[in-house]
Amino acid sequence: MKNEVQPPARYHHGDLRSALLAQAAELLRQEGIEALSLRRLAERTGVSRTAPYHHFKDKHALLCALATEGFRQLDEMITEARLAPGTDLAAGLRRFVRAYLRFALDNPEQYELMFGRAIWKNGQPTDELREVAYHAFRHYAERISALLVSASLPRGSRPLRVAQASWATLHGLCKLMLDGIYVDQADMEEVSAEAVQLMVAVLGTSTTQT
Amino acid sequence: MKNEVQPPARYHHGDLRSALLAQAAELLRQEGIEALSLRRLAERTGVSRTAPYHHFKDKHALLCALATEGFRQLDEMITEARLAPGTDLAAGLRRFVRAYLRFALDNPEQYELMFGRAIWKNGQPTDELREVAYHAFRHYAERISALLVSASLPRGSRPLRVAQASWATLHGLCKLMLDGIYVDQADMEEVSAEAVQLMVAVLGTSTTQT
DNA sequence: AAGCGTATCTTGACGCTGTCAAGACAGGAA
DNA sequence: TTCCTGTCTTGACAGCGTCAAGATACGCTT
Repeated sequence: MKNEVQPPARYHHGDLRSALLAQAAELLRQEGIEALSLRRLAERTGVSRTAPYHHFKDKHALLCALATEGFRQLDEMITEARLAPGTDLAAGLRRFVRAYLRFALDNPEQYELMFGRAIWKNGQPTDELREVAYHAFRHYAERISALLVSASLPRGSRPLRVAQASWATLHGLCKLMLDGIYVDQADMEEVSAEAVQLMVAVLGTSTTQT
Repeated sequence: MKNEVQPPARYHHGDLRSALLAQAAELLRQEGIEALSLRRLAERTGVSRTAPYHHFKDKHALLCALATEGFRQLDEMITEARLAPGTDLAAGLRRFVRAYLRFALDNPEQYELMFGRAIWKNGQPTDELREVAYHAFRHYAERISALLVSASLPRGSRPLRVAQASWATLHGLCKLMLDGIYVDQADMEEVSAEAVQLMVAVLGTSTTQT
């Protein structure tokens, strides 16, 4: 009989992989990505230093698995931030922007992990991560594009590119905050509000339809 | 008599601080920020492991000094990217954007260092760095603001905030490229072109003056 | 020119990291 | 039962940043 509730001190942990991921998420949230070492992680989970290597090829692989969870959450957030039908377009954009910033600022270290070079630059990301991340990107772009084509863009503008640009703006704002470059959060919110306002203004350039 | 030309193997290096910074810049460019360790740096400079500690309090302090150089270059670039008088506003924006992207993409690792959390988040940045960096930020914002007020923004828009938003967009694009998330450079240039185009469109919303 | 203070540089050591190799243990299949 | 295989452990190695103590030589004072 398996005792899933409390793993006291048995040789085979039972579900070490999940336990590691959970513990890693907590360590990440509490002390940041720099403090997330395999040895500390193993110690906290009550297991030897090299035990994680039987469930993850690398430290990099573990981080990828952790980030994968994050992208699933992000994708879910994008789904939830849909418009109530008949809502104003400007309000919809504002709502979307707020949700994105919230996602990043509520879990700064997770965002840093998901979009940091630790995962993407050094050593190729896992296939699983690549897939879920790109899915979230496409999902975001589609949502924004949908908002845009319901209004009318200036001639020659491609909704996809505009959506990508908006994503870059949001990502840039988040990074500036999270990396500690731009420290005043109130300022940042004004900046993002201004960006949304510009966007709305440009959408009114041509004929606007309800 | 001092022999500044070749430092063969004397006990006192002469100008170790500069030599370290130069070597560090090269190591950074060649192998990236992850490969930039004090020990390798010291070895390359032909000096013992702890010698750098007599010129920099920390590894962090050395990185700050290196980044300071980078921000001076950035500031210089902003100065050079000024408009020829009488130039079109849209052309001016495009020119500015191109220069910024070029700056980042030509020296990716330097940009990563300058705007990375390694410097800003972990341990406070040097006073010198803080000053030169904020100067560059203000310089950038002023240049863009100047472009904007020469045209006319929609009612209620504040040029400074718009300038900051444009910076966030550029920074976001650079980060997405440099961190390896968005890999297609041609795509990114289209996105940035689209962003500029939107900006120009919104500037035409109210009355445009030459 | 001599002496000395001090800035500079060196070796040794400590604890931390990621990772490999080899062995110990347990659970499932034959 | 026997044995294979997946899981976990201890031992070890190289590399990292950094501190402490000692060696060296430059440059100012006399």
